[in-house]
Amino acid sequence: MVESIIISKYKNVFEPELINEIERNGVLMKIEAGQTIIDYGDLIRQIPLVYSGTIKVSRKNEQGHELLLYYVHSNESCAMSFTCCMMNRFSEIKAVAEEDVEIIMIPNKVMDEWMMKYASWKSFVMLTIQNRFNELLKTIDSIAFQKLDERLIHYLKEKSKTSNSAVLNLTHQQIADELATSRVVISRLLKQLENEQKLVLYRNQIKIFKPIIES
DNA sequence: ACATTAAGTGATT
DNA sequence: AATCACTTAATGT
Repeated sequence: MVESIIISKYKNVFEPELINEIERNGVLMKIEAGQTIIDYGDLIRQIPLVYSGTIKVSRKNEQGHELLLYYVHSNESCAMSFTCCMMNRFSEIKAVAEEDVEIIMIPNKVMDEWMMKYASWKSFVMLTIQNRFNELLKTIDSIAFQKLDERLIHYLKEKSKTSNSAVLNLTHQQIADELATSRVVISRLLKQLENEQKLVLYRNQIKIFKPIIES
């Protein structure tokens, strides 16, 4: 049972009856930063609705390298989970709590029902899928055209948005792992960005200047 | 002072 | 853009 806190967050998105349903069927879960929420091969039985915090979604390639796919921020949901759920498929992705998160878990059995019954649910689902699809398309063509510099900037922006700070505590190696490239390449690109006055580098730390966030 | 780990760099493919 | 080989700098013990 979910407390009425969700009313304030979703009253503009969902119709009142649907909010009641969410309260009746949803389970509020609190997950600590760093904990894995969904792993490869897990059967998805619930739809996560992120109430607060951020979830990091990544995928593993054939060589076992992990590649960051996208983040799910508060008030969003995971597009993969909708499709997995409806088809009863196993997870192709791994979801880790980037920071402490609160999630409302919706059991998948009520999904079909809500899709028919509530227009607002249907458009919410469609919208999250559409948004994610567009974002993935962007990522795909930046990979295809090997514009690693753009990916890196995008990554830094996302990180600072998530942590709500212009100072990121990351090593070059960590960044390289998430973008599935080598440390040397990241070091060089960061150095270049530093020369362009877009950021300053320290050991284990990067300070981003505003223009990079706005652009 | 020494070892360890992060970051910088030139050369090569 | 990736890899290698090496240097330099920062940090922990």
